[in-house]
Amino acid sequence: MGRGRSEIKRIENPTQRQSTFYKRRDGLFKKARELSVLCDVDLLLLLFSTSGKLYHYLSPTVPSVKDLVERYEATTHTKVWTDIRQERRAELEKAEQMCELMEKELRVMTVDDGEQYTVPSLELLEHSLEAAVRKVRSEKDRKIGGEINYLENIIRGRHEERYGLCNKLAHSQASNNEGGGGSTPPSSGLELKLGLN
Amino acid sequence: MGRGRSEIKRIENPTQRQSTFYKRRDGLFKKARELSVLCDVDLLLLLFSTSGKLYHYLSPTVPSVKDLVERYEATTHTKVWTDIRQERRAELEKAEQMCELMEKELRVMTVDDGEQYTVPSLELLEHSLEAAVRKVRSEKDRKIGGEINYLENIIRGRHEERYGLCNKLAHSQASNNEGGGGSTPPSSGLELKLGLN
DNA sequence: AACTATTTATAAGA
DNA sequence: TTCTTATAAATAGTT
Repeated sequence: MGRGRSEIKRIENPTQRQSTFYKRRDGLFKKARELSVLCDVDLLLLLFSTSGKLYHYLSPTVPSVKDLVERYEATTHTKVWTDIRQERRAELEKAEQMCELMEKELRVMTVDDGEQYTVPSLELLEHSLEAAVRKVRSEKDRKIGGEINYLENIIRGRHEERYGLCNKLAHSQASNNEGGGGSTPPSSGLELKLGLN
Repeated sequence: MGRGRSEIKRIENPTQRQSTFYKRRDGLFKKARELSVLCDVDLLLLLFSTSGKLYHYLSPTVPSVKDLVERYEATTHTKVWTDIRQERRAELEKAEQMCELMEKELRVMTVDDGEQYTVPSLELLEHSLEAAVRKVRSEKDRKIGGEINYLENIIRGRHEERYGLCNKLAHSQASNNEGGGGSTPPSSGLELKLGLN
């Protein structure tokens, strides 16, 4: 349209280019608006002039730019957000790994309802925990200072108790493995005797 | 243009709308291309027809849709990514909180020979550890004895125990944060490391 | 910005 | 869809 020109190539004259830009920009936006209204389509028009100025149009049916771009992504699989998502995912996965690890450790400490522990591994655990108890105890003893002897006696007593119980357990284990009808339901007895918590 | 019509409003006749869509869509894209070339501007045109079909144009000067949309965000501060970021952050924070909690719980379980614990706190710890020992033992017992009924009771109980433990932790944490006296419960101050196993 | 000669786009019809 | 054509719109060059 207009008097002449038909070739589409960059206009070198800045004045002329600017003038053309205004006119065509307005025309383009008008067309975009009209199309979106007439034909009920969702469209986004984003435009930066050479001077860095932004112009944009989003058809009224679309709630946000993000919305449309996400739809675009879903359609083309062009993974517009991939980078950010991967970043985040990496962070998350790291955190989750840590959580898992700790959770496992915790599970070991508290013993889960799962079936996954073998008797030997439980025995190992038991020893670990006992070691922990001992450390805590000795720290406590140290603090208490004056009453050391008294405490130590108690501690010793407990150790004996425990060993006694362990032996008992070992025995019942043995007899159970031999297919015996266990006359000693083990753990409930343990709880009574330890009377902890 | 064309023979008639000037009013811009949704075309109700589907056939006519479709026809108009084709024509105007082509026209719009042509104009977009021309503008971007003639005036050297960066532009993005994204369009979804009612049938969900995607059409888009990105001026050759722009490397990617993401690029332009990010520029758009930077210019308008319209926070295109905000939602996704917040989503991710929420997930992360949740995970991190869990980690922290578990870490604290673990710390309680593992305590070592630091100087900074009061006797009462050590006693609490001792009890926790003993409880753990007990659990391990009873688990062992269960394996050994194959006493299903007993197990099921424990399982039920343990779920509660676990929740209780979390609450306990939360409380001790809270009270510690309030600037506790010497007799306050242990957990948060316990930075001792105890090598179990 | 406005004007206007021309070119383009496109509504209707085939 | 696609083409044709009469006509409306857009706009290049100019002021």
